[in-house]
Amino acid sequence: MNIKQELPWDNLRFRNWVAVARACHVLERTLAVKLAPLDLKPAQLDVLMNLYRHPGMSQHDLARRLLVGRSNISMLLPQLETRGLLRREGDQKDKRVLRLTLTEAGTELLMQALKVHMALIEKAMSQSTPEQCDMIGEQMRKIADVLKEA
Amino acid sequence: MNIKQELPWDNLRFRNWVAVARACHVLERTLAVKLAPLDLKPAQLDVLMNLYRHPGMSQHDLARRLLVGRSNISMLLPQLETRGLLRREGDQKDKRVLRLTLTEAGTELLMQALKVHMALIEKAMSQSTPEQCDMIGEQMRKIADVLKEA
DNA sequence: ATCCATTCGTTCAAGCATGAACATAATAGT
DNA sequence: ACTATTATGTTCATGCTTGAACGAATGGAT
Repeated sequence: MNIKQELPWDNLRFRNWVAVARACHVLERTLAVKLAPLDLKPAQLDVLMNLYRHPGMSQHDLARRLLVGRSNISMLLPQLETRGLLRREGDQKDKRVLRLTLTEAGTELLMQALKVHMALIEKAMSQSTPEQCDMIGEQMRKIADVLKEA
Repeated sequence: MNIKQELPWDNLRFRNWVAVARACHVLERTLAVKLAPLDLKPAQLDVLMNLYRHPGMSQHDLARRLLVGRSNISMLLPQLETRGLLRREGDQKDKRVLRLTLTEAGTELLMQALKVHMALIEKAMSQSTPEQCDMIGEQMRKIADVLKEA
């Protein structure tokens, strides 16, 4: 029973996943730096993006979409609301939920941040062909699905 | 100038990168849960893995390899050292650096954690063919390289 | 030999993310 | 109608990560 043969470094999937994790980490850190001039963190950008695409979301829905705890959202939103980037309005039918919408200023800032984010991703993935890029996206969506069941 | 045409949701690379980031996030969280019984966090596992492969590393080298601040390592290592998982011994030639090595217990725990990690990655990437898997790894390594220069 | 810059590790305060505990509101069962 | 269960959002204590400031050690320039 040679343990070396079972070590992950020799394993194809393991080594390649490590590369994925590293790339993610690097891009996340780089994004944080490039977003600093806008006084925006990656996590906050995620919030704005999701509110733009799904106006009227509840905090709970937002948390699930961001794969994050509800408390995280509760801590995160007041900052953005104070900055006038979004509104929180109580739902009439269900007085527990708060409906979230971007303000003009929020949309404006989002657009600026998206330029930064886009440019970074373009630079990162410019070396992949469209076919490769699609294949990667497809595989990653499968992975997320598989793990969500676990 | 229709702004909608410039929005990222329609952009191939953007959408597919979002999928990469989500998959990474999900796998990281899942790993944290599965590693909990061993009383080990993903970041700590990364430390053990790197020390196993590169015994005698300095803290500075470890930090650079993990893409993390030096202070992070300084905060992280004492816990692991107290648990008897690794040793920190001063270098004779350069009295600034501390040489890091795994103990028996550290190696032992690492092996158990690797089983968990491997199983998770196997499950995640089992739907990709070896060719797809290699391609993904190759592209991701390119991305990390491109961004490191930025 | 001495000074200056650089490198390595530590400490500290600040910001984030998490999970548990809680309060309030809605829903289902009886 | 009443109770029990579930759902939403908040608060709090904890732990992780970071960047800046620091001390100690090294190396190089003069």
